Amino acid sequence: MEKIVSLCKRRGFIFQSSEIYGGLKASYDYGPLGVELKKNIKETWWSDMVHCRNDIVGLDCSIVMHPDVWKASGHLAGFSDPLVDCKNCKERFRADQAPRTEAGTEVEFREGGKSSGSKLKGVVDKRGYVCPVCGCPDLSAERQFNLMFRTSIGPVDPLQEIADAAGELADLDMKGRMKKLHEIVARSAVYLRPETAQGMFVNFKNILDSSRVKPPFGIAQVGKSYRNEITTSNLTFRTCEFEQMEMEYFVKPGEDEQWYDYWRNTRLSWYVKLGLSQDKLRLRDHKQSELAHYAKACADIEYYFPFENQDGEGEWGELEGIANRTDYDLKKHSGFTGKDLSYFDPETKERYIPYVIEPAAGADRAALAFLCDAFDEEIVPTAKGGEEVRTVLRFHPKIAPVKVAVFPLVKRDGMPEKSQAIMDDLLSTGINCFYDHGGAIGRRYRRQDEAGTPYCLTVDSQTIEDDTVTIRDRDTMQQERIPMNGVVEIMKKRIGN
RNA sequence: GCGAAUGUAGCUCAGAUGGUAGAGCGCCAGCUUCCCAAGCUGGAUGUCGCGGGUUCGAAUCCCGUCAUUCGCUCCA
Repeated sequence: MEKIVSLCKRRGFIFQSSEIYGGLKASYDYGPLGVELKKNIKETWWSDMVHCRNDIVGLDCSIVMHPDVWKASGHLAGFSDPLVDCKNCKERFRADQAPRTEAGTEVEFREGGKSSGSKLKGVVDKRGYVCPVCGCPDLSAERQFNLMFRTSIGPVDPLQEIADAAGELADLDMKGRMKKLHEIVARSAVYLRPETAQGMFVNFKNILDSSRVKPPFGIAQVGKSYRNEITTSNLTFRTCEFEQMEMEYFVKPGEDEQWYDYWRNTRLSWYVKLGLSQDKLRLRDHKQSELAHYAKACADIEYYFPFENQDGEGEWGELEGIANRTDYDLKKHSGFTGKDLSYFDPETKERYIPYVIEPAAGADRAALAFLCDAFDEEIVPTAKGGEEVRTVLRFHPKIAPVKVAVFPLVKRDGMPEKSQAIMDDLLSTGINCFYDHGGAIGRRYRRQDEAGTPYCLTVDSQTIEDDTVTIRDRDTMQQERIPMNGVVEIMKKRIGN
């Protein structure tokens, strides 16, 4: 994994955000190659989900939505669980999941939370629970960790309103003061969406009325979402700002289970089609206890990332979740707004609230998985008969950032001019290409290998005579000669455009 | 946010006991080179994460802070 991180930075895939200012926790920027990779993934997803089928339409909705959307969806309550720190063993846990013990009971625990150490005694306070790890009742205050990013809309800074109310606040006790502060903040509070899905539910009726769709049909959206994650880790795997590729598929109740199966399989095979190793992919069904409150069933598509854990092994990480969200969301929004979000089938004269099957993928995670999977080091013979390591990113041509590189074998005899002519042809088609005349030819090939460029075209002395060039394959390093004027067609064919 | 470790050139890292910073690779220019990180010559690059303190003097010692990695937790 360190090698991948290093390569990402060296070649311009991923940089740390605001790096010259010392970086910002778990924020990353995509460099010139990274943005191409991620964009290719998103475009392929969009193409496969929206353009290549006639039952799914697209949507691009605002990141900041009406705050009540999040009340209805349950995020405003469910995303803020009171957490408590144990003063004995330093464990942090959720107050609602701690073992209950009656207030006033005297309990025993070990110093530092270890099995050895002197026995200590303590009395459970009025909260009525103890540390789930060491059983200690000496705990910090319950603190809210809001997992949504809150900001305010409107020109008046809520801090100003708080300042104006300072006198009133000073007279209140802590509980009353927090309540009053919440009231003030709530007047202008809005949230950065923690998922794109709610945009599809909120626009369900708009799309139904404007797009001549009928169940089963889907709404797809690609966009940024934000969550204050407690812990972040492993490069772009878990970040506070991330990009989702989500699709909500609305079906008739009773048909939901078959569509759930359909999307599980369809989405898994999508990753395989784009080149992820099948043996590093798995579909993991959630246990009943794992399911979110709104889900009837859920399965994760997981990839075996090379994150090194204690045993030096990799780790399964979620790329995408496929959930049967039932009619939970539409019902909730219907309840909060009083709007009818049911569908009337004119053929069967039936009215129902559709069930929703949701394949929700992380674009950043997909990009990371493709990057990890493409990474390869192989021993190759050198020109001098020795051996060395060749680093190569074996991207599927469809997601490779640069599709083709063009080189003059040497920088004279008209070769640079010929190369430039080929470049002009490629540039005019929009195929992402790259020109390089610096240094030895071998070095240029290897540079492209590290960037994952699937093909290199080289102009040599024979080109000057008969207008053919060599095309070199990234994975096999084999070359063949092709006519110069057929370059664009051959490239289009090979990269699948 | 808690515990532990780390932070020196683009990358990987060296810099015992404090005396104003080094290597390899990469990068740039030129020459050479008809095909896989080749060769030769020359070149550029470091607020030693940031801020403060101790000291005649700090990359080195102390404090704080930011970030990264590994555990706890959560999830796409």
